[in-house]
Amino acid sequence: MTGRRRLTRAFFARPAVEVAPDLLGRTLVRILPDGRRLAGRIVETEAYEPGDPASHGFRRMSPRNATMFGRPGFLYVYFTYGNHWMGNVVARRVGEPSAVLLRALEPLEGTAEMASFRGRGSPMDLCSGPGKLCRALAIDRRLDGAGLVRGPAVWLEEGTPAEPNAIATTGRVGVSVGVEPQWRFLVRSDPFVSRGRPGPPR
DNA sequence: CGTTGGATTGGCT
DNA sequence: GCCAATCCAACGC
Repeated sequence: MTGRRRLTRAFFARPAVEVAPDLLGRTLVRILPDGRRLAGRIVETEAYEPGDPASHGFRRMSPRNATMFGRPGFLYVYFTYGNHWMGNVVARRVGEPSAVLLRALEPLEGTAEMASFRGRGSPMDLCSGPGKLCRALAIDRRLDGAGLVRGPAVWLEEGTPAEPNAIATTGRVGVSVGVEPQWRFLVRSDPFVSRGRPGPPR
């Protein structure tokens, strides 16, 4: 693909509401323990900011959410609904819990491995949801706190950023706490986005 | 220490 | 479209 350079610390050290749309069109790369490379184009994200009642960072720091409170440019991985891992990119700076949830990818490399991990073959059903893409890329607790800027296991490449007029926004999926801002970002009409319905409109 | 419900998914109606 | 599955962090007593 196009931009193969890694995104730098400065890219992540901004508010999540800026990082989230800027991640659309970028390439998420995952190197498996045996060296195989998996990759996908990001087509859907959500922002979680400090003071946000829907964010894990809204409460006090704990072993579970500690990564969110740390430096930007690291992966925050958590477990939910008894089955699913969620992958987030930490934004802003130390002490300002902020992250971008990776919600959907278009599979680009290693689709056979993804299909194997997912137990499904359809390209549009491999990474079209936050839990699905973590399963497809073998992302779990072991990658919580992984460095995206210099680390060997997972990172982001420049790719081809989505055109601003190709980006749609909605309320976040599964969020119904207080007034819900339009902090879900997706590539308009992209067939690889999740089927999750956004929360109540503002 | 017991209860509650979640940044979801997949299978069934 | 609807709903059960399944674990565990957070919170209340």
